[in-house]
Amino acid sequence: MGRGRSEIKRIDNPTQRQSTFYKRRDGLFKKARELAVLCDADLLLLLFSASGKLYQYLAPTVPSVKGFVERYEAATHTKVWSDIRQERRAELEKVAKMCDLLEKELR
Amino acid sequence: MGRGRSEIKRIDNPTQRQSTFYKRRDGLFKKARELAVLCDADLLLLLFSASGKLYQYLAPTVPSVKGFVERYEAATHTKVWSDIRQERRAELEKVAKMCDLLEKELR
DNA sequence: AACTATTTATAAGA
DNA sequence: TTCTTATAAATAGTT
Repeated sequence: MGRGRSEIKRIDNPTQRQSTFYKRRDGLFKKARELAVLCDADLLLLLFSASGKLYQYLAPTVPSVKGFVERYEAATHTKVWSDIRQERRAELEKVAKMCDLLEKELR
Repeated sequence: MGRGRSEIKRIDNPTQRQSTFYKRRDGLFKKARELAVLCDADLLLLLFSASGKLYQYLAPTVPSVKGFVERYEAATHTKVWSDIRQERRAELEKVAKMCDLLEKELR
């Protein structure tokens, strides 16, 4: 739309890229909301700008990111949430073991 | 767009709702891709149709849903993740206490 | 932030 | 459903 552009490739000019980001971000979120409402769909949209800022949209029917991710896990038979928990646990165990070793060494 | 419509409310007619879902789903995914590419943004879009079918889009730079959710977790400090955070805090406290004990022993 | 000239998306219709 | 087309909506370039 607008006066030009047809190729979809990274915009090099930072000012223009930022301006386009704002406009299209708003457009995308609007479209997301409209789809969810019109068609009774559940959706989650997570977006990080190039500078790392987070934007998110949850459909009105979606209670939380966590709940949605769990539904995603169930639908795909993959682990996202529980994997993260396990990884954390493993990390902590590693630290605990290091403490053990340290203790023994000191004795 | 198109010949009519301005109100955004649930479409009652199932046939029309389904047809609109297809069209707007494709449109939304296209917009998502364009934003990601043009503006160098990372995004994740998860969508469940009313009948429970899952559709997803990951920006080209996003390796996996799991990786993205981890990034989301790191970026946010909302109560959504509080259960995992609390669990972690409790475990870290345990380790800290062990270190304290160890220190006392050494004196 | 606003403004349009244009392009793009899409609601109806076929 | 898939294609077409009239029209509404999004937005690129500009101010």
